[in-house]
Amino acid sequence: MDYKSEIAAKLAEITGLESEQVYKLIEIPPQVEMGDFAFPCFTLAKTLRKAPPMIAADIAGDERLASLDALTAKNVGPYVNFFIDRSYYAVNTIDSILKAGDDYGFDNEGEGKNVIVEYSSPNIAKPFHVGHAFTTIIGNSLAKIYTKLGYNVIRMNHLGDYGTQFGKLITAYRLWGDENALNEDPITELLRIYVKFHEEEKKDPSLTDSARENFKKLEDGCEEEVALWKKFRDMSLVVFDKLYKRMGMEFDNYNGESYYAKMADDVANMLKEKGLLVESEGAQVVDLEEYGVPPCIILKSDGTTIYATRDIAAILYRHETYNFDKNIYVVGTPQALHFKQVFSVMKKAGFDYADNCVHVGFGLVKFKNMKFSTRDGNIVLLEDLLNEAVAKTREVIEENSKARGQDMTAEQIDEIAEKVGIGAVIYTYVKSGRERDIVFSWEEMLDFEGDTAPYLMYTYARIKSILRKAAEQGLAPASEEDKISILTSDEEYNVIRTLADFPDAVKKAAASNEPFMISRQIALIARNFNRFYNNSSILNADSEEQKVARLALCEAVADTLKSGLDLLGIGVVERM
RNA sequence: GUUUGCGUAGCUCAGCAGGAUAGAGCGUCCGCCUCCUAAGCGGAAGGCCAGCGGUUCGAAUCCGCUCGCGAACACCA
Repeated sequence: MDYKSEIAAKLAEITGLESEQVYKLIEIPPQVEMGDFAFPCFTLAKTLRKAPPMIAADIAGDERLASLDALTAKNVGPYVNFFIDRSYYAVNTIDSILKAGDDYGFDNEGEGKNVIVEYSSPNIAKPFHVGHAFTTIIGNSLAKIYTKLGYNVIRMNHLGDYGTQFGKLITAYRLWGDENALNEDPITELLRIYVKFHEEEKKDPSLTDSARENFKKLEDGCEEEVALWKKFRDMSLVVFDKLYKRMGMEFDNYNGESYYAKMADDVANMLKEKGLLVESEGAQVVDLEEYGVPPCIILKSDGTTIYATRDIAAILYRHETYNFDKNIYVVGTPQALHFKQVFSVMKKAGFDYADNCVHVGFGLVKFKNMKFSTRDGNIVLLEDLLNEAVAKTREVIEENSKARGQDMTAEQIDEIAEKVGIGAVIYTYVKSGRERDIVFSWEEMLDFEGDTAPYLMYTYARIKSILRKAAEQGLAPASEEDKISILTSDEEYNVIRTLADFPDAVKKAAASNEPFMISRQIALIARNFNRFYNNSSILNADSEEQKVARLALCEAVADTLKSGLDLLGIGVVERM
């Protein structure tokens, strides 16, 4: 049901403007009392040579508006305000939500289309810190959002598993590696010897040569070196997968840089054949002046490939394998230029699908007065953050549980704490526009009040509790139209309005690759619901009719919150 | 230096294909648990939307300049 286009069509008929133009002018009034849609008459003032308020009065008085279903028009100053019939609105939105359940917000706009989302992409043998969480969480959410809209999503983890650093690691491992420690805690051990390598390298330059040699052997496929590399890679993946599993996500493809490195030479040859390679300061580059970007290096002066070459190989591969409709890179904003160059090279080489590649950037995670640095060790591991959040959540639950006389078992508390704690962390990454930097603070990460995941999950759990009690009393949410139609109070209506906007928020989130469009919407729903909840009794409502109608509203809110939270990568709990 | 992003309440952020009194959350102050979970709700205080100029009937929103902060800018990824 699209009221806006109906209004636009009718206004077009009356004003003589194009329907599309009217559609764009229609806005949503800042106050509820002003109605649901508004048409400003300023633009008509010139052509009609009349004051806007007069035009508004004329339009509002036009009898052709009467044919609009469930809508009434009223002129207020220079605006024509439209009011949707609340009963009609309530029935429509709640009905469609209850039919969809927690699938609410789905759409089939993406049917038959493949979307690739590349995200997370950690470097193997390196610790997974709270900075990596940004791409991981945003990417996961985008994958879910596109899936909801009917797209076939391919989740790709473009692992950082290639480069001279692995030559260093091999050298370091042979000199100082501890097999037991490696098995115990692979990343920590690998990081230890990696840091040691850099320290020793300053004193003993021969280490550099050894590392270079080992990397060369690795590239040439020498058995021992490849076996070691593979071991590091596999062990890292086990650690990462544990983390991914804990956060409820999995990938379809782990092809890392090493995978595409094999194809990079072909890319260079292809570009050469097309006559796009130019020599510059010893390197082979593609000039991109016509795109307004600096040249892109394809072959370094020593003749080897570079990450841009591998990224181009990856695009070619992905197009061939998945024939993508969209190829999304969830990679930090500092790499914007790199992607612009890569996409431009593709474009210049005549691959039009370069236009379907998009870099979705995000901000930095940083400390207040300190830089984040793996080498200096001043990082916060994502795992530590999750543990901390879960532990604090458990404290809160235990406190509340005692105070409320609940009888939760230790297992139940653990399970709830895990979901709420992780949800709280995830939410801090998706509550604002993704290009904003996040200044890491424990205080904020562990804040469970206000605009946070626990607040949303709490709202959900409270509703579930009501629904359980209702069932015990033999009460079921209303499903009949005439029963739902009594939900017309201001507070009920406010909730319904925000519920109705949810599917649009999902589409906007996809169109702008911004998960926060969803977090913002469900936060609004929860706030409106909590206001209603605090002022109107549900199970103790005046009449049976009111009880079941409100129960239907409760269920609709629960479904929508669950749907929205899931799109962010956050689960729900039935009680907390 | 070049390119680019940002500057909205004490703090963290929405709003920016121009429109009706600039909105949330946190923090502060004041209230609300004999009734569905107070991780909740209500109220108050708090803003020359960085500054200046321009376009417009109308600008936080569009354009230009200035100031302040950050990022990227060739053989790392």
